[in-house]
Amino acid sequence: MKSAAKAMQAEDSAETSVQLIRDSIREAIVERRLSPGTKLSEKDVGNLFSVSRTLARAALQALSYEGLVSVEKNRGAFVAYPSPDEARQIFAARRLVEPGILREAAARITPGDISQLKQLLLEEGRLMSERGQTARRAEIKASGDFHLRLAEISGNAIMQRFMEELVARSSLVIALYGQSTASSCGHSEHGEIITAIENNELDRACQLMLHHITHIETDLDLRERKSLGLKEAFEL
Amino acid sequence: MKSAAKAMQAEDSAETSVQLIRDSIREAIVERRLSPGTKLSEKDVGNLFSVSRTLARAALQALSYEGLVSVEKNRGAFVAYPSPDEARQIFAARRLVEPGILREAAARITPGDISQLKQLLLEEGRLMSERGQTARRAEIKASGDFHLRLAEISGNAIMQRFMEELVARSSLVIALYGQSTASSCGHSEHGEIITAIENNELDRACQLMLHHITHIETDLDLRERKSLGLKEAFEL
DNA sequence: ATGCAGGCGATCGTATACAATTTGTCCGCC
DNA sequence: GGCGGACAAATTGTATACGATCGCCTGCAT
Repeated sequence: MKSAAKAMQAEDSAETSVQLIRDSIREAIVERRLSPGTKLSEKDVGNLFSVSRTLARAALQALSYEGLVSVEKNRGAFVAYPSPDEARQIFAARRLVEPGILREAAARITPGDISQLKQLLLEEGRLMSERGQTARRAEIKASGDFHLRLAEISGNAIMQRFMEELVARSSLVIALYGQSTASSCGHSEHGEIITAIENNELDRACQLMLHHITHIETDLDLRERKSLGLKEAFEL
Repeated sequence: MKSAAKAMQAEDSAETSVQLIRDSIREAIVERRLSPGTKLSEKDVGNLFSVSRTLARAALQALSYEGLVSVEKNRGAFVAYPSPDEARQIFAARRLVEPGILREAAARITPGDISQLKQLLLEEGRLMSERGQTARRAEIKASGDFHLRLAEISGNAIMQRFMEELVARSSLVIALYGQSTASSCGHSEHGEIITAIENNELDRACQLMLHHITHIETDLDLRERKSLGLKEAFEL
């Protein structure tokens, strides 16, 4: 039912099961219904989706390639628990690629794309004002979708996939180290970026993007617990 | 702790089987011992490495995540056959990220790193003068290693992994569409980049890198077969 | 002779079974 | 009473088995 359910890969029956499981778990992680450190037993996952361990395992394996799940030999799979250093690398990577993506996107953007982005923004703002877990989760997703949509507009499928990974992992990091209740991105900054693109102020848009990413990162408390991480693995 | 990062995961025997298979096949693809379009049957792969289909399948799956192998439902796995458009996206991605990686690397580079890079260059040059398949393959690898090493120096494991994917896929593209016998990169350009880094001419180094990547891409013949691509998927 | 149909072989998709490793608990000994 | 070892339970690692799908080849009919 997702808006992104495009007709790109309509073919399904094959491998659809593991694809579905993978996407479901990823969504749960990104929306923070699954906390970092949570164990994802192959049997449990299989039972949950009514498939055998084989497919559950394949899905978990796939998620581990995206960095959302970490599998430890003979121990099982867990929702990834990114270290502060990993978190810094994720944001460094975003600072590195997002300006470039932005430039590419700006070169190809259509009026339709712009209005679509604005639509996304509106939705995001609406969710921001609402209360409740569901709204919060939708807001997280919407705020990530802004960056993802930009990558999509850039027309480079490879960068798009990479950004999907980065955004998903960012969500994990924010869940772990975020301080402010404003869970995700500064909403207004997205708007400013769009405006800058509209006005063909490319350099300014890139500056804003960099500032935006840094702004998210500075809201994190990365210096803290190194030894406490252990304890938190218990909480579910 | 940083140097321990590799030893941490590289070790042990768990999952080593599929890891080993994956790496072996990847190396074979990158060194062009396996041509694009070659079928990789699960059974054959399993027999080749003396494991069951389960592990062979896992390895092929992993390679498909990296874009080196394409799996078609109920058909099997094949060495990827990147389309011209895909090839362009790969190089666009490299142009997008490599300057950034270069800047990061330059900021952290040590004299030891530089001499190591030069060593790599020497090796590359030596292989270039030699003849024979083996030397050619080693040259391909060495030329890719230059870019990879830069990513490693940058200290960002995420970008490093991404670059590994891009370099590997580039090798596939060059195998498919490369024209000049000089299979990989212009060797001298690597040297110029190092020199620029040494002299702290960062902007110039980035320019050289961009030029270098573009240079590789212009050596390709991407315009050709658009409708023929279909047919070629059949072959073999 | 050619074209379609149906069976045959091979390969993939999924599930299950078995082996190996780890973890948790219990008992005995110091 | 605390520590150590051994057994037992659970979970993962790997292999095999079974069912489904696809490609091919043969055979019959036109």
